[in-house]
Amino acid sequence: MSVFHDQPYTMSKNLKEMDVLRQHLAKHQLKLTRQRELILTAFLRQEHVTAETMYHQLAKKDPHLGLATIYRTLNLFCEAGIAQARHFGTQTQYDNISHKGHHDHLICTGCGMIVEFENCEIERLQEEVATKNGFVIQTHRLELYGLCPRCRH
Amino acid sequence: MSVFHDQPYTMSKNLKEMDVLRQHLAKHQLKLTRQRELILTAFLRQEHVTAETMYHQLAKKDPHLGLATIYRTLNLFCEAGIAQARHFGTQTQYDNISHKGHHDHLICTGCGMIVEFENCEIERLQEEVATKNGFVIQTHRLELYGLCPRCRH
DNA sequence: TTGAAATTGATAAGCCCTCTCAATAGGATA
DNA sequence: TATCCTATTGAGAGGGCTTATCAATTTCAA
Repeated sequence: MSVFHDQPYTMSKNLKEMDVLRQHLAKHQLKLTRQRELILTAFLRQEHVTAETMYHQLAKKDPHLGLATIYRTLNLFCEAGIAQARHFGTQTQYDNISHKGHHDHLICTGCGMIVEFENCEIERLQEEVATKNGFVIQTHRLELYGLCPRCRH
Repeated sequence: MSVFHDQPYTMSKNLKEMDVLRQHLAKHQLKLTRQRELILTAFLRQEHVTAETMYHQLAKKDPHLGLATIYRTLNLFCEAGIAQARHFGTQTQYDNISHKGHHDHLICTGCGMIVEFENCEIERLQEEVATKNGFVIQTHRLELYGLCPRCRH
């Protein structure tokens, strides 16, 4: 977002996720590379991206950065708990988890309008269901499809 | 000839969706074919399928039924509002909408295992959110992603 | 029954994503 | 700091799932 463009050095904002990544890398005997830092920094500036999008975005900063590296790195972020993959249409969206969990969607099947909402009670019940099944929730997706006021005529 | 002569007992169950399909076809100048009837009948007996699954299931009844036809027909069902496509992993799941609201999913991001669940309280809250926004819900999708007991180590 | 238009089946093509592998880079160790 | 083992990278090939193509067939209104 624009906040970041005004501040070229975003280290303080990124510190938390960078730390999570570092810990994950250490734990699995992986290495912190220039590419991984670059991709993480760019990734954290957005709520969700596709590999293709990042490929074009980063081409300016590093014209030789390969698409495969981006896929690999985004998948690494998922394993580290920084990102969440979501299959949407034919593509995979990688969501920034730190921005997540707070906007579910009401989608109008008539006109395609999307209304975002948040409901703590629903989230609490989700946790309950997960616990009952022995799961630990990382993220979720809730979409309600229906007709908006206007499309109901 | 018709699958209904072989299995008359499915007639009453399929009537509603078959009617929906007929109306959709009429509205768009499409035709009701033997294949579309066959695929709809098989589709309605299941909660969710992949094109590949149906291909194998139906190979017994019609060895010459093509995979492309199944994809085309399942997509047609989506347009007619009988099915709902859901991208999971690398494949597309086609859900039977008439079973809607009766199985949401807990999905393990470690091993891909899926646990189905149902929670009336969550559904009630969804209705509440929709009403508050002036929407009338037709269907919904709720997926909780996390680690299953085994993948938590 | 006829004929225009939709549909089908087989397969080629396309799209995303992952795998392969030689070259390069990270970082633990001395 | 230099060395060496291992992880990573980039480029392109490969692969799985889905859609497009097209001649032959089927549907259905007239």
